[in-house]
Amino acid sequence: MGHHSCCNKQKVKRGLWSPEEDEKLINYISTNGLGCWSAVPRLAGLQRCGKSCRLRWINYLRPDLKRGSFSPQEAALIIELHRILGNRWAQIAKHLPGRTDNEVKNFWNSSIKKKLIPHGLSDLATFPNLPNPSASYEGLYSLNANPNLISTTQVQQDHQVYIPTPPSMAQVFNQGDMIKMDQYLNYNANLFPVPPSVVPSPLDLSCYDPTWSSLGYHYRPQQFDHQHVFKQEEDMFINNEAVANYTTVVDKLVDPKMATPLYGDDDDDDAVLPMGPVMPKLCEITKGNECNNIPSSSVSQDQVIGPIASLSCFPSGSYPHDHHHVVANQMEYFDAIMSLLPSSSSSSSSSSFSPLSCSQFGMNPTFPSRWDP
DNA sequence: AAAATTCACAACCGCTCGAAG
DNA sequence: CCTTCGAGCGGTTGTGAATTT
Repeated sequence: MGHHSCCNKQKVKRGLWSPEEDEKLINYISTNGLGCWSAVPRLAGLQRCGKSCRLRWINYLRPDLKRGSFSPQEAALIIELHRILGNRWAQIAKHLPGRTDNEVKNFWNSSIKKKLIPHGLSDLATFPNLPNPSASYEGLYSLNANPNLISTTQVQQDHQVYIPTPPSMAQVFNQGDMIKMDQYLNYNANLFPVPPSVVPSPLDLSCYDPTWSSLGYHYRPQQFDHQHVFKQEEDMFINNEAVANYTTVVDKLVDPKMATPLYGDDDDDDAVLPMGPVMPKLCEITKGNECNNIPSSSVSQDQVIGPIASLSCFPSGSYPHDHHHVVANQMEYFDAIMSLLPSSSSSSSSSSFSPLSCSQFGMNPTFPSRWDP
């Protein structure tokens, strides 16, 4: 079998990474930042191909990874996003702060998929057209009531569609246990044809890692390219008005201004209001490494939450302008957005969430897993 | 207790895309 | 244009731990 070109030039090690290799890679990136991956192995003194280094960093060593089990909320979001995006794991992962495409993909294949397959719903993204929309049964509502909200069905059909009213997300996931996750999955699987309609969650908006925020840091994603992300989606569905609507919604939620890198350029045109400590640089996290010339910047509170607050579900002034509150109640807002959907009498949106604990959204900043004692 | 099986997830592979020359 | 190269993505495989028989 052929190897990638960068792997052919020299004898490279493959397989699991050792702690020593991890340390080398961390030290190198801490000192030099992200650059040309093909040069990293040589410069870092690793017998690996650049591709392997990149993968190791992105999927495992990055300091902003959350790790740990997926919460039911995250699982629900993955399901919803998968309905829209299909197996575009990288796109899905972008909406799950601290999660990688690989992680999401693995989670889908190992946990979610097997729950859905028995019900024949494993491929929701390409689920065929709905049955006759005139079918009437309790708990149906029209998505057309809110043109900003779409479902997969709208992606596939350009006319009015009806879907079953889902139980409130808050109702289902209040306690965050997987039993309820199962109930949720079973509910959706049993309610032909599709799970609840899709609304981009406030989780989508987490262009900052919530854990950093909960710790009092403000994170500006390093390489979040909003324009690029949605350009790709628009290209893919260029003639699909429904998807255009979706991106419009997400555009509201993810302010392009936030695409300003965490480590901004030298221009002053992205100056923002200082808001407490900035997320520590990698070299500040990695013990014993010296910071170098990476300029940091902070992010204004309005930049982070402004787009969310502008949603109609938060009447003027009702959006809590407090980072900790925002993070602690993401699912509350998710549910609030869900409640925007015209709902039947059987659907309640009034239940409330317990604030998510730091541990629920906590990441494991240590270098993990197999090599842990 | 040992073997077999299942499971989660880390890592690899092949491919596409875009930029640069 | 064409070629080359690097980055990134999704599918697949490999590995080790956990569980079951």
